[in-house]
Amino acid sequence: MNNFDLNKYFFEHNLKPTPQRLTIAEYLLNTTSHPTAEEIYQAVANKLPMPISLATVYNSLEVLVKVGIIKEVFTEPNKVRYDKNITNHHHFVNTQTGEIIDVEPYELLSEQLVENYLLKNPKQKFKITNYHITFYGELVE
Amino acid sequence: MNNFDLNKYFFEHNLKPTPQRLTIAEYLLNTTSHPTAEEIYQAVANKLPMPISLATVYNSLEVLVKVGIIKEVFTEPNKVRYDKNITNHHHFVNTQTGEIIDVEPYELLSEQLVENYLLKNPKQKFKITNYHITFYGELVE
DNA sequence: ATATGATTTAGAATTATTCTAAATATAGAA
DNA sequence: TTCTATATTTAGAATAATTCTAAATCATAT
Repeated sequence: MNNFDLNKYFFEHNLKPTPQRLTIAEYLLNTTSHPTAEEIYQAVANKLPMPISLATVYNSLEVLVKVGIIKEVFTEPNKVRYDKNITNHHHFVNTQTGEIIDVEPYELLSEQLVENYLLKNPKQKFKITNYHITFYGELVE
Repeated sequence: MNNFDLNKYFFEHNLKPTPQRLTIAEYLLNTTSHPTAEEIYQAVANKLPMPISLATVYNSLEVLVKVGIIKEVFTEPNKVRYDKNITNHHHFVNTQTGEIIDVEPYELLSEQLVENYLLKNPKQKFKITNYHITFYGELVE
């Protein structure tokens, strides 16, 4: 999503395109990392002409999540990370560095996966609307 | 795991079987829920003859995780839950109630799953040592 | 009995986040 | 434009979960 799309997206979702929100969204859309609110705060503070408060970062992230432009990721205790990748996907956590990498979904397997888990646990009668896989491991060359 | 096994497990892992640790471990082993440290604190405070401090609950949970008798679960922001089920398994989160239910692994699919994700994302050359699926949805009758 | 080291404790400190109420900015009407 | 109503931002206080600290207690081996 480029800047034009961003403005359009804000408009379509009734979000006022304030410089704070735009800068935060832009920053997230241009990184492959999964930064915390604090990291985002540090990054956008340098880009904006005016000072920004941490509360605004939290407020902005909240509305951006609400309109579906970003997602929250929970892979470690007591820390929320934000992800520009709103497509259905999974995460790989490098246990040596803590780095989080997006993992593309494998659609063929997905239906099978949910089907089988439904069959395997029949007592509980789930209706599964979504699922997320966290892989743990190391990168090798 | 019963009380006898618990004492044996503590002994084998060089853990002093203090009443606090034993009561916490016993409480966890006898619940199917996934309580937080605070919930565990409330529960064991009633069972112990002496007062217990929240710090002890955290300390005990830390060593119990370390020796592998329990696991931490991260399914919601800024809250760690504890799980007696140390077998490889997954979780279903009831999005209406927040309840977390253990989901048995489906071994046949597991290897296939990891295999396929390795193949699907070849650039990154993962060595996956572990993975965890969080399912979201509702219970139906 | 006594020393040593491990464990527990209360409370302070820390970290991430949310809340509050005042100040400011924005968009639409006049 | 200017005015007005509403939304947004802000600093700092409040809260929640967790970790830290240093003293007190406990268990075990001498």
